[in-house]
Amino acid sequence: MAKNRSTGSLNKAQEGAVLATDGPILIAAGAGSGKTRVLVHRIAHLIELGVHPDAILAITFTNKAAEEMRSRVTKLIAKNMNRDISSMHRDSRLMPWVGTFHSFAAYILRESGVSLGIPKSFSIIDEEDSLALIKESLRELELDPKQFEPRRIRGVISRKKNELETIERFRIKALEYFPKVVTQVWEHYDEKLKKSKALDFDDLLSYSVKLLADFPDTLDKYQERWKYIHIDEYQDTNLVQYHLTLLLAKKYRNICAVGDIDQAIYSWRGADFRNILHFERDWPDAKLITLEENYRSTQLILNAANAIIVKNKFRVPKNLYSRLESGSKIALFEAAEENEEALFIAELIGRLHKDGIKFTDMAVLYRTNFQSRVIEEKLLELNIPYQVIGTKFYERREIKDALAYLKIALNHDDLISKKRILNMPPRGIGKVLAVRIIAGDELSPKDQKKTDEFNSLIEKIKNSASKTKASGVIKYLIKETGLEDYLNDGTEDGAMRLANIEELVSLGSRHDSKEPPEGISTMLEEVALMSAEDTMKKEENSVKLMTVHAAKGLEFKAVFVAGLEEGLFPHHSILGEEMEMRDEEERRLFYVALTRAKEKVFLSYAIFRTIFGERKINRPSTFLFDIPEDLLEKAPEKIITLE
DNA sequence: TGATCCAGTTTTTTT
DNA sequence: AACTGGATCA
Repeated sequence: MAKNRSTGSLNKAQEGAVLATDGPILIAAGAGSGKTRVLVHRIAHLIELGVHPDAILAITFTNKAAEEMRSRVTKLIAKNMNRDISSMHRDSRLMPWVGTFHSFAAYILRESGVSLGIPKSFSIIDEEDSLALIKESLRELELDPKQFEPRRIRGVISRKKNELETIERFRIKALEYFPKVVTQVWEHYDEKLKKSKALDFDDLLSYSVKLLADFPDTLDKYQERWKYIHIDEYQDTNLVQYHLTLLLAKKYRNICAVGDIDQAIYSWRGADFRNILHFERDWPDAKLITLEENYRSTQLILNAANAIIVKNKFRVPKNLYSRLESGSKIALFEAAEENEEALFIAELIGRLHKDGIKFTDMAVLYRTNFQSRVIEEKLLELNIPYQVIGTKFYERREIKDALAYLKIALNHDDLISKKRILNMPPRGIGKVLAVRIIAGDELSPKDQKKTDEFNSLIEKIKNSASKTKASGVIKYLIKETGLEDYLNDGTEDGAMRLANIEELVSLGSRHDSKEPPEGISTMLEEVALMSAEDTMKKEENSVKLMTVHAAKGLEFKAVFVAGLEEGLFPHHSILGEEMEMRDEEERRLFYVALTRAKEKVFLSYAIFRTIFGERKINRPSTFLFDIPEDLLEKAPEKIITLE
């Protein structure tokens, strides 16, 4: 550990990955094998070799990972070159472009999307808005939402967009009734997006591929700009992302992909880990490097993790090992029901804290978000500080409302946002009137007056946005729209929502240095593409609660994995397609959970659990039987007696 | 128009 | 058990 974490030294494999700067390279990086470190060193090394930072691109899975990479690269370069960090930050051209696929796509579409008829000021809609548009489309097509579930339709369209399918091609193949309905809805939906000058998450990716594929000059421009390309979490790329990568890299062929098939957990989102397997086919001269030494966990934890993952058929054999001493066994706790499980976890966290482990060094992981509730309750009871990585900041209603005002200010045609705030706060524009306004119908004088007032309000905000710094615009908007008065209703809930909007102001202030409309537009973009964790304000000294998916890439001294019951984890979804694949993905997910832990793992399950108000009896997860018994320490004594 | 009530649904994971 | 959307009423 000391060797790897300390200043300079890399192990042989890592060093090889850092030094192989030219040509295609695939790094198979096991969990905790220091891949971020390798990427950071590689980028720093490139810069030292004289590559201009601006010619380096790095795609990460989350904005948080991007942020970390940027700051670590900056520090390393500053150290190596004896430079002042602050002067580097000031000039963004001295930094590589680091971000997620989605933010990258948004970036190039804003810059060059006009060729595709995408205006610079396009809005980005989230999943919720997208679903609302689908519902609206169904309604307008007079299709029964009971018969054609909006979520399912949206799912198909999203999947298709990520497969680079077009409506035209899909229509030809759609012979049965359901696909025909999907085609209709899809067409309607895209039409609505176009009217609003809005793109959904999937459009960002598919349009950027279209842009690069159809416009050679544009492609060339970007190929010339980014000559060194890095893609992290390559196992979780889907077809569009794969094509985007290929297009960008094919000219200079300096592509570095990093990934681990054993940690592929996003197939339900269209990710295909075979992209990794195809790497050698796509780049026959690719250099292959495997990082197998783990610097994170004890060997005992790795033994358990390895025992889990060897059961998968779809993988390239790899054996993670650690030089960290064996450490304590994995604790397994059987609870009668979920309250007892939660109490066990909370109590144990308290005990570990007394033993000197910081709250920040502990995390509770689970398969589904709803499981956090009980655990939160018990942590609250025992006065243990915690933070749930769950609902995203921008998904909160009040935040979306405030953002909608900003979005309209920058994109007048954004009907989706307009609909949202026409009557928010309430100003006498009900459903009927709202529909008429959106449709552009003739209005009664009274209604016209209301509409004019709304429009002039938007005009005022637009005005403010064009000359006030970002935080100032938000402050102005809260007051001027009446949102503040509306939320300030004396209730606790209202106070909380108001506090959230205040938070938005401080988020905006991070962009205050930019020229007026730009601060707001960058903020909107950032906010739209932020993950749950990105938006959490860092609270030191608190236990983190999150899904295993959200925990990807993170590490903690002590990790609790709750709800290890057959059906919950592994999750049994009704979607029976490709059972075996789903099964293996659940297994990988558990593997990811285990490998988050540095020192100690606590596994637990509840015999009875209430889901949807229904009490169900469960068997322990099959995963538990796959861990060799000598690594387990069963049922610690009950810590507290239940009431 | 907007508040209130009831029935039906929800939970897999997320950029 | 909690949240949504639709129906009903003031």
